[in-house]
Amino acid sequence: MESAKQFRKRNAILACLRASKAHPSAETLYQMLQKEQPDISLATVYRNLALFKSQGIISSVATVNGVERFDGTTEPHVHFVCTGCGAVQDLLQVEQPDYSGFAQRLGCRIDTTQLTLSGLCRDCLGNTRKSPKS
Amino acid sequence: MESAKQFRKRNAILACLRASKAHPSAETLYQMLQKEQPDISLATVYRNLALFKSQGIISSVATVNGVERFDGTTEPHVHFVCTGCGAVQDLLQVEQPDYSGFAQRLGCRIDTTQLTLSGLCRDCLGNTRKSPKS
DNA sequence: TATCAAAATAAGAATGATTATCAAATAGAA
DNA sequence: TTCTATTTGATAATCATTCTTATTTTGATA
Repeated sequence: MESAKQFRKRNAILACLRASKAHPSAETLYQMLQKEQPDISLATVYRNLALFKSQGIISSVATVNGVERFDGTTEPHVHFVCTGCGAVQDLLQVEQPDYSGFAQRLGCRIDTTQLTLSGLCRDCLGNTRKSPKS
Repeated sequence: MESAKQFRKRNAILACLRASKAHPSAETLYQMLQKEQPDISLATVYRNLALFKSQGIISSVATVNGVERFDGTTEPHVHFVCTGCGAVQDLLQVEQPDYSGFAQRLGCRIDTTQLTLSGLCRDCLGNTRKSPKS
């Protein structure tokens, strides 16, 4: 009626995911949202992430230590998963090949292509070294 | 003492995984093993799969509907995941690019490269059609 | 073969991520 | 406002995976 119309939780969740480059899990997203949506429920986060995914407006890009990680876009690009700290980052420098043309040859319909590299990120590599950078 | 020496469960698990091309889950592997190892425990399957993975002699190639799927080798190759039936198949026809050389440029250590296509397999495509093949 | 320590296992409890349930709150149209 | 459909919060339920512990098996050695 008078005050600024409150955004739906749904909008806040999508905005928060899109604002992040960390490919958060549902739980992490829930924690990030607490600041602006203190009364949000974890179930709502899960529920809406599932909805967005079914609508094709977000994607899940990896499962790290049994936890699903999300990306606010569906633009195809390569990801790097650090097996040390669990971080997931975009590798925009690496071109993702397009295999959609193979569908007919393979007898199937290809909807998505996901290329994921994994290993140790720069930080985790550094922490492994005997002598840290002097 | 006298009878043929019984194989360890561990060996049976690895052999069963290697004999399969279906990229089974731990649970599916457990069910497949029941014939020859009726008294095997599901925990043993999980335990040994984790061991094999840490030894680098098997790999987990996908998570389908929240369930981890395994491959008896670590030879890099492309996989196709059907979002209809959950089947995971090798795509040996599709060459998997090698990005290990990017490590230095990216400042990280790349251990594995995983390329996964997903969509609908031939069977699930067929079942979608209004009129099945006459 | 008997004995012993280390490794492997079965059974089931515990954990933790995700999903389902349902009553209450909210949005949007009339 | 009033009505109805949608969305949500709280929490219970589910399900994959891991942990625990007592027991069994292995392999070495005497």
